Amino acid sequence: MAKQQLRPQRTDWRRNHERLLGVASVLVARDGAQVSLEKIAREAGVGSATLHRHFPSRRALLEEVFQGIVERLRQRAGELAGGDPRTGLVTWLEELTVCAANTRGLAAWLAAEAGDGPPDGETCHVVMREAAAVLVERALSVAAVRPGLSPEDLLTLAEAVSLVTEDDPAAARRLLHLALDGVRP
Amino acid sequence: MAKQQLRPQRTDWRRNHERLLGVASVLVARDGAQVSLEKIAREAGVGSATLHRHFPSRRALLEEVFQGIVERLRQRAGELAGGDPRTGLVTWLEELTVCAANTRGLAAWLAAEAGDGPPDGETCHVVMREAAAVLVERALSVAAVRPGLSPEDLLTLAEAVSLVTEDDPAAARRLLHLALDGVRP
DNA sequence: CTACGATATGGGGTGCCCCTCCGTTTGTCC
DNA sequence: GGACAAACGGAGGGGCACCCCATATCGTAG
Repeated sequence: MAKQQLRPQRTDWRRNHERLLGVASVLVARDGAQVSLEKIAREAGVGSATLHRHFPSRRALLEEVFQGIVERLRQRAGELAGGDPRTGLVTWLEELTVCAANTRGLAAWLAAEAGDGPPDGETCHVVMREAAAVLVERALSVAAVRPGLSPEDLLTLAEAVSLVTEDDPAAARRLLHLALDGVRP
Repeated sequence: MAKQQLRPQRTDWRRNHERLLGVASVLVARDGAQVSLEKIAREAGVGSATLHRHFPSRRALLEEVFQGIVERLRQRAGELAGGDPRTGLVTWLEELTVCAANTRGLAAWLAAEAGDGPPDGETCHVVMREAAAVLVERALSVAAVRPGLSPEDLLTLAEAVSLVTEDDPAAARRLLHLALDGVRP
């Protein structure tokens, strides 16, 4: 999206790009999304200028770091769309929260991504919205959930739960079900 | 808590303390909880060393900044404990989320405060836990909510909603009620 | 195989930030 | 009004994000 493919990127460019992404994945998972960019560059064995050339903002870096995970969740939504609408939706939300609990920084990323930056159409944020929308529509169509339920709101809620229970999958599941079931007797 | 009252603090100490807190409130509300501490000191007309002497960590500063707001929420919980248990609980949670939506940084503070730092007993985090516990116990005692409902989990959920809807009171209310009602038809 | 131009790199500089040291000022008490 | 503790603030060390430009590397045309 940033580079036109007129000329394919040079091999050292590709090599450094992969190296940076790999290191970034590890360090973000270990230290959170606020890791020093210079530390990533140092660990990858490249100058900080190179990192900034490959990823003009922290945002761009995280976008690529989380892309793989988000892609898997999108595919999973596709699979679950074939089964029971209600359990499919719940299962997917569960997997989302567990996944976020195991991937430090992902929850904050999905929840906060809206707002700033260039609105290119395939951000992690957008991908998740679309995946959630499909499952919610299906559940709505067979009245498995309350009519009027907003996919956007439901996903935001699940992301909120993930955000606040980072690193604690058990709490994540508990809070998600609390939110899905409500507090009525 | 930090200073023994053997000798009352000097007047310039008190003056600077208040000035710093006032400026911090304004800047945190305007720029979020990540404001530069140096900017706060500069705006207050004191050296950065003075700020660090008054507040050894950002944590300590935010704790005092939010103390007033949290105190009001505590009192409000006390008032609401006199009325209908179910609406009291819901009303209080609503007021919490709206308050957080209007006070940038508060939600993150309440949600994230657990874990690190010295466990002195009167942090904002603890105050909120106690206030919520009273209201939930009352609601449980008249079966106004599902048995087994955990005050801790419910409050964490409300804080999660606040966290993810910062600056958008309408969305905050919507998500809170979604979570309280669940998704069933 | 070589030479050349486009592409990519990284050291070093700037500006901001957190935090601490230490010489100086200010308030308080007699 | 003087002495002493309390409080202050400038300056500096260490770190980070981001940018500039001289240098090195890749890919290819001859």
